[in-house]
Amino acid sequence: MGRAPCCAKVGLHKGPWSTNEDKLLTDYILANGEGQWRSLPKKAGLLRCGKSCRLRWMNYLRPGIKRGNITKDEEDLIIQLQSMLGNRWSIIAGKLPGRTDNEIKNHWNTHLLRRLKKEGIEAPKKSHKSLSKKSNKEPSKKKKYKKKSKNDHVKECSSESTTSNSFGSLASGISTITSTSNQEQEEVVDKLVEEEAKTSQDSDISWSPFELDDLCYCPRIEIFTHEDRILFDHDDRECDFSLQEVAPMMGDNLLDKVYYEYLQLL
DNA sequence: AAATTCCACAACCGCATCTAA
DNA sequence: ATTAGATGCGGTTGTGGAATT
Repeated sequence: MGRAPCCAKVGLHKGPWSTNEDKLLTDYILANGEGQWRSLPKKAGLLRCGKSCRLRWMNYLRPGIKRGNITKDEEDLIIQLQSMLGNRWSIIAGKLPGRTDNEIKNHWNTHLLRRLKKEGIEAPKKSHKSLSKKSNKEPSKKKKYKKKSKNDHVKECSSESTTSNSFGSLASGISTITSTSNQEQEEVVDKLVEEEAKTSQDSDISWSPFELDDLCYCPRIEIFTHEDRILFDHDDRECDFSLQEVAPMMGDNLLDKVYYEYLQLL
């Protein structure tokens, strides 16, 4: 199915946003609320694509956005969530108040990935779902634009925080996961999804919470089929845990809770 | 001091998914 | 059930500024 461009590209501004554009967008959204991105630029008096407006609002103008100085705790959480969820930046961002998916993605690519490499750890590159959208794509031809000076941006958020997890221990945890488990997980999930499609049963398939054991997680597959809950360990052996039994195992660990919420969403 | 390289990050693009007619 | 349009997401690029040579 062919698709029209998200907006007419003729005569629209591109590149960095001016202060005036920011003000127009902010004023309009504060008065009328988010949404209707396609028609928003016209209504707000902006010569911008709706997608561009949305991106600018979500990543920059939206109230409550923290900028810069990602704390060690936040980094740790990003690393752990990424190891579990892959590059699902929007989900990860949802667990870091005030942070945007774009910022987390950038931080991952510029800081954390490099650190992992330094540690000799290969981080998982993709989400559990296949995300290879661009495998056969030609390199895009970008229009050049002038970047706004960094000094134009107000930097906030500075608090240094302490953390119980060293990068090394996190990294070793990730290593455990990525070296074997992710691939296994993907294979099993693929298998299960296939199975589900065949049987057309009304079942959900999702990842179970990880069991914390010195940051070496033991992922399990969890299958919900109507009222039955079955848990498999990483060797595909059935475990006799119910979700209710598993939940308390997670204790107070933030990551577990985050993951538990994620499961609920699935 | 000038040239070069590296880094951070805003913003773009294209595809996937959702939604409403 | 179909399909066009809207929205969301993740990968990638290009640029300015900082760091290094």
